[in-house]
Amino acid sequence: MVSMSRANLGDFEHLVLLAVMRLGDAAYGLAVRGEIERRTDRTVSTGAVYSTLDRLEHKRFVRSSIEQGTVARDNRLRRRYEILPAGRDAVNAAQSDIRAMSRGLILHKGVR
Amino acid sequence: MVSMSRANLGDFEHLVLLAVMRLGDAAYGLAVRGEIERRTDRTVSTGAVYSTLDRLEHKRFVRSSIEQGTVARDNRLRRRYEILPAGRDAVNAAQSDIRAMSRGLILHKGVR
DNA sequence: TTGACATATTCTACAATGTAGTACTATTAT
DNA sequence: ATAATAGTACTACATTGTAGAATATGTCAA
Repeated sequence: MVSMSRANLGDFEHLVLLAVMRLGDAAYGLAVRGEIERRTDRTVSTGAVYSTLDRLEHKRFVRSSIEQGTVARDNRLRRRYEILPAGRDAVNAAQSDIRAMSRGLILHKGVR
Repeated sequence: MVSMSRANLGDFEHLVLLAVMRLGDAAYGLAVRGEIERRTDRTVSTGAVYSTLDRLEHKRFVRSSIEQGTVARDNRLRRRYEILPAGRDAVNAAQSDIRAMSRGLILHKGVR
């Protein structure tokens, strides 16, 4: 295995990448925000999402393009994001580090 | 369930807390560093560990005390860290957010 | 048609975290 | 003595996290 440079992922970046992956086609800014807010315990500002997406794009973890809104739903134009291989790798690396550190540990002590 | 303020954890803070938990008695700065380096793919500087531990202590996620080295092993004095309930909660919250976002997703696409 | 509302993005600014590196102290080995 | 090792503290800067305001466009009702 050829090891490479270890571009780490911040915790919020991690969640944003996961949201982009799960949303597929529908991965644009506000949808990412909604996905994170619905699934997690967090409150997310729009600014947080957009600047994070922007940074992830600079790192080539995602790419984006302007989508001319499908007339079917509405006609607004949005910027749609798509995960790139390096983004997937980063997610896997982040999760594998956490797993490696958690393996065998008892979390939840005393939490009912 | 009484929800509370959501103190988030940075990605490195997360790993440091896990290291403190697994090390138990032996959780002092350099040991934390070693534990993370051995188990993950990362390179960790001493500065990174100490300032993170310090910040975690300010947030009351861990507490520390100076241990007068057990003569048995050696006689150096070290600062030993111990996880606090809020620290445990933060780890659980971080992992549960990641799980919630990952649930049902296929990671590893095409990685052999 | 306008104006209220909703959806969407961009930009600015600042706070919180991540990280390297150096300095310092004590102990152990040569 | 002096070098090596183990340990901590501190300084400084880079990267990420986050809020909020500004802007634009589309829809709907009056």
